[in-house]
Amino acid sequence: MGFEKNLICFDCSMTSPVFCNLKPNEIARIDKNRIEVTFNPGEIIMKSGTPNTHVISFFEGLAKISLERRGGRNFILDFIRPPSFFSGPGLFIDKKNHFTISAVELCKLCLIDMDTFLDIMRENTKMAFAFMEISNNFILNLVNKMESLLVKHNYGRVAEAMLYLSRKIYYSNPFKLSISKKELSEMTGLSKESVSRILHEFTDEGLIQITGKTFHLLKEDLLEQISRNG
Amino acid sequence: MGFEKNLICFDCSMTSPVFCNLKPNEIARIDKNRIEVTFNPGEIIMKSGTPNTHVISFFEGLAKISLERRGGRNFILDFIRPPSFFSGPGLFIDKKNHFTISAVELCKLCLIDMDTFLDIMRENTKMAFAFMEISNNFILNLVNKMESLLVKHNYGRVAEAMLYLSRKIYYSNPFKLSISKKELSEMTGLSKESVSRILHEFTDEGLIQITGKTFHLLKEDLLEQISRNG
DNA sequence: CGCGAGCTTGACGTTGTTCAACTAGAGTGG
DNA sequence: CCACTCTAGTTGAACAACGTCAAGCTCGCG
Repeated sequence: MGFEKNLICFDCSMTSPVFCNLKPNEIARIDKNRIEVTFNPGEIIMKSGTPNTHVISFFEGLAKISLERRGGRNFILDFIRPPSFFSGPGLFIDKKNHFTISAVELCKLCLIDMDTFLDIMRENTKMAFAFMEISNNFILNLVNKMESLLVKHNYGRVAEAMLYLSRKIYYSNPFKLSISKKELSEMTGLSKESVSRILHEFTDEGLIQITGKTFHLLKEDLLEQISRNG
Repeated sequence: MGFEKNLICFDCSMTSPVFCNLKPNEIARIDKNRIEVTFNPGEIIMKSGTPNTHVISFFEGLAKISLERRGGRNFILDFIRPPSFFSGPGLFIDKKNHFTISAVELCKLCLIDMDTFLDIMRENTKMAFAFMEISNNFILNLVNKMESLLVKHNYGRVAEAMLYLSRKIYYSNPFKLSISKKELSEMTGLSKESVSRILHEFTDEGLIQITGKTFHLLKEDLLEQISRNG
């Protein structure tokens, strides 16, 4: 029993974009102030509205960052695939979490004490710059999502989601979907019924093939065209 | 003639959220590497897609940050009122501008060389932290816009825009609108016709009063309710 | 006085949501 | 081993929200 530490900080420091800039003594400080946790699929890792006391270093699994909306219809801003780092934007403002992060597949991660993290960042400029880079990437991703919501319709958004899942989440073309259809709808900002209908049409037209949970994108070029043009 | 320098860096350093943390020698470095420019209403300050070589310190005027969309229908992410600072999110990624910034009212601002800015930030942690705070505020603003696009309809968005203009841009209740109706539609993500129709309805119902370019919000509490509920 | 840009208004069509009924599959208990 | 239920997903029909198109208006300006 008890709270074990199975992960080695040094391993993360090799792969993580933020921690690769740390000196040994800084790694040691982080090691002292981290908590290792495992989350089962569906479990909430960080709840929107609660105090933002830790940053997260993802080691394994798949998680989603989502915006809570009225009536249980959330919106998924992004997925997280390790090695990866997350820190909420409330960090410097109101010290609250503005998103809800939850596990999609089994997640192993470390929660790192915010004050320790900030202290180290104050001393280590390289890490601070890496942090800013991640922040800015997040902004660009948000802007991208926003453009989708503004210009793309039904078909474009579903096509975009298919390509995104294949290329950025599952890294393979026939891929086994670990998220639900409801989550697909929350990715695209559509109703689950609309997603269902469009996937059906895409199948009819031979763009994709769905067998059980396995998706096969047959005509990526056409999907890309649909994604671009709306 | 020539390119004059009328502004005093020290003045900005008193008010600007980023530059208030600078030491005298750092202010001097910035002073050597800045360009003072005036933009007329409608002029583009930074064009999306061009290289991102400078950060902007706004001294006077009103500018808008917008996303370019197909068919000339842009989307306004935010307005900028001095004293204020802007740096594009491409800074650490692809060194390009991802937004178009243009003057709405006559703008006076300084363009500060990016390398100088980064050098100083590398040495001055306080400025780096102030920069991160601004970055995070931008994220929160984006997320807010996103939520509006996702859950609010017509009426809610226009009500929100009215309140925003009064409280965050013009700082007064009967306010004289310096932006066009088209820009109002680009703020809300609606067509200009829809905005027109809704403003008409709001007037009919006694929520607002419009005389020429002057807007008077008569029932702020009701507008707020509409903004919240859809 | 007449022109043109910006704005308004109305009619119409499209898009996508909602509601409701239905289906399939997984898990449960008799 | 078979009904039973529960959840996730599908399908269809009706409706509402908004954008589009087109015509008309207003006001500033030459």
